[in-house]
Amino acid sequence: MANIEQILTDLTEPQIEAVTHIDGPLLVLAGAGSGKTRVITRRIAYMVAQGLPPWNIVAVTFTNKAAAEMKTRTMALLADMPGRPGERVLVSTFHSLCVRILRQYGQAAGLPPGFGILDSADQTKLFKQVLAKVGLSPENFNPNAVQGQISRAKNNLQGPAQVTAKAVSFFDKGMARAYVCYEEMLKAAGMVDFDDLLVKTAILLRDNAEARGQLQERYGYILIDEYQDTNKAQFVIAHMLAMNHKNICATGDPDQSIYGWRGADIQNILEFEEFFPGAKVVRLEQNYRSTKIILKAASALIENNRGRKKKDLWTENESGEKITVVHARDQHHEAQEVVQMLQAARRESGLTWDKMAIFYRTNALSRVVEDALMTAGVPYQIVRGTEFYGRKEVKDVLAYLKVIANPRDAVSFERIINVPPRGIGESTVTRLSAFAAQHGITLLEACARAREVPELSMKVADTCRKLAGQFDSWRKDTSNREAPASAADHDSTAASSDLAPNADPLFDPALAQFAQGQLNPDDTEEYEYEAGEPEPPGAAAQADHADAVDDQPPTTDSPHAASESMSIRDLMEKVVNEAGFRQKRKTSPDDEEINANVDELINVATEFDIRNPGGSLQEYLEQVALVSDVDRLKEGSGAVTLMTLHAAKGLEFPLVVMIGLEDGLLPHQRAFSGPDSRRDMEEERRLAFVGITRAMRKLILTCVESRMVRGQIERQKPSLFLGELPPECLQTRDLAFHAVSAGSWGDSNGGPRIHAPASQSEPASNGSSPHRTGYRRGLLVRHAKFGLGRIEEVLSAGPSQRVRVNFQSCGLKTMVTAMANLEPLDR
DNA sequence: TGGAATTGGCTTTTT
DNA sequence: GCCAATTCCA
Repeated sequence: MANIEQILTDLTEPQIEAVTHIDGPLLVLAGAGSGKTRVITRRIAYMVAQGLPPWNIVAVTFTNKAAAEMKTRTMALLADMPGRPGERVLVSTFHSLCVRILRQYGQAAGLPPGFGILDSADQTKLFKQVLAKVGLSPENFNPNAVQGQISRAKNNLQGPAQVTAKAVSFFDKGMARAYVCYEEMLKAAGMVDFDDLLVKTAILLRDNAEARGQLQERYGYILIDEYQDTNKAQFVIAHMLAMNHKNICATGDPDQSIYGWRGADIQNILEFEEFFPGAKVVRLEQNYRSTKIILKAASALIENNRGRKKKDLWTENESGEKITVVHARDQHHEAQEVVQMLQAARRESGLTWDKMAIFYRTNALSRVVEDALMTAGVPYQIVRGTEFYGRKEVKDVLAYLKVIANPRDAVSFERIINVPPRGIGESTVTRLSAFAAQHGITLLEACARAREVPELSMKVADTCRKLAGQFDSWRKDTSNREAPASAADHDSTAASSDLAPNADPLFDPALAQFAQGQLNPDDTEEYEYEAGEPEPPGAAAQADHADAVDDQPPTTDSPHAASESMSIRDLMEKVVNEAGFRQKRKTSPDDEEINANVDELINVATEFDIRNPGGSLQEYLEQVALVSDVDRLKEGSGAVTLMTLHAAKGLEFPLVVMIGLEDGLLPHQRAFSGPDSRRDMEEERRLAFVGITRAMRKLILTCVESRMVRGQIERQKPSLFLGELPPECLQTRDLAFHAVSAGSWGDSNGGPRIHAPASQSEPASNGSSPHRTGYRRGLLVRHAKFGLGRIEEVLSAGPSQRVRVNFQSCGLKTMVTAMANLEPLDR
């Protein structure tokens, strides 16, 4: 067996305890920076080395990025074991795991095969329709509030019936009707929303003994990371899976619970021992990340929360520098100061840009900082996914694909029925919808039968029929690859009543191929976590574990391996061309950008095809739906990283800047005025704690005297959290016009107060070209797919910067730099 | 019917 | 200040 000594090397006593406790419940209370990921990966490696079947182990994380990292590190630990067992451990996000389960047990969960996943923008859109349909005026019923309420109800496993029964007030009754209608519309469209992924899985596991039994065996050893952020549905899933074997390892830190607002229940971790009597509890309190001063400040801050389990973080690291607190005049001044401090750090400490990060409470705060970085020519990457996938044209193209994959998806179909414009107006859609409802058919089918629809002119009817015909033909293009998937869906019913090993659709041929793609050593990086458990054909024969259970991979070659089917890329290209996206585009800058984004989407699809040979359209859409902002973060990018405090969880940087430390921002206004302000305030404090503990060596906190908020200049007070930091840890630079009011943070601290006007010590060093980023004309770059190329032209600046690159392999291409992952090769 | 212009709402945080 | 949605105009 593998080298167990090696796996346990360099671990502390408590870490070893956590790693070697395999059977029975285990709670690891892991303080910030205490080597939690290390413990989890070593633990998985240890289990495998002990002879546990890797395919019975599932590790659940919060983000794809965390999953990918965990997978990579686990595989590295097990690299010398025969048969690459590390690849067969499933490391997945909660949501991906649920998709897996629901694809397998869709029928039992009441879902149609090929159900689609509604993204949040579509969800909002659908909600508007719901409110209109139910006759609730948006004045009285704030769509966001209703949506939030329903989401909360869902995550508490309250169905429409329960909510309706409980509704007393006018508002509650309205909400209940909206809930009922919303669910009906989702069902009609064959869609689920993000919440449903968790909720439907939880209910399936709770109510379906057969499915539960199979999945309990399938996932015999469960690890759940960030347990403090689990909500009720996730809690139920974990418990239902673990209730028999009890082999559950939860890791987390109550002090880093920051998702209460979306239903996460901190009690889940606080009461773990009550739910799992006899659970072993291991505390990891030694911090390996931060300096003593940073850790002291973080501890002092979090002490102000009541009702928390006391925890003493300590470190053997050096004391380090004091924390710099900057009080600036306004947001522009703040941004400018931040940029100068980053430049100074690079100059004086030799830190590269990618060792630095800037955190903020709300996304809106990033813009000014972005501008300042751009003007100074400092490369940066911003972690915000909507940037690309939220674009209209991107969503439009994806909507076409969604309809192809799921013809019942009315949300997507309505989105693109007249995009590009083809003369199908609102009234036409209304008539088609009515006709569809009347005959119990989909909107798409109604289009095909448009001639039967009264009041439609021949011309319009023919346009509709033509569109429906196009969808038919596109659908045929995918049928080769979709067929096996739906066949597998039917098999799942068989699997429910039969433990035949090969009936597990999780190992359907498409997935097996999917996995093979992962096994290519050249294909590393972000998609590895999807590889999970499917096995290359034939390898299962080597499985010699006595306790191997029902889900060994199939031993036969995929029957569909040779079938010709169109790649996602080709399909997308075809749709884009035939739907007329490329038609009347002039060369206005807007159109050019739209074209570039569509091109980029196709490029990204190409990468999917390479990584997932034989991957189905459904899988592609799933992957797109479940990418999160943080997933796009790249390390070693040579750029400063900008992100929200929420996105920062789990990461670390040598230099961290937190901006906007002001009452009303951090803590957020809601924590002062909301209905549950005490709880909210504590969560805000944890959020600040998370931010501070990301810093390894240097921490800078900034606030301003006045700030433009929603177009209004507001006077700001320094955050009350600043006053909770020990003064001796701080070094304050007050650059504001006016002294800070008495009693707040500025006065009591011992640090020198430097009154200085905006420092001119570092004039923008590259005055001639203000919008310079890392990419410039003539730069030699490498692209994962297209290889070497030279930048011919930089077309625009900013977050959606595009460049035209001349590739050796395929000539000119326009790409969005934020997406394309171009590697600069000069110098 | 499509495009331009004005208005109004909005901002937490995210899978 | 920005974005989306509605309204207005051709």
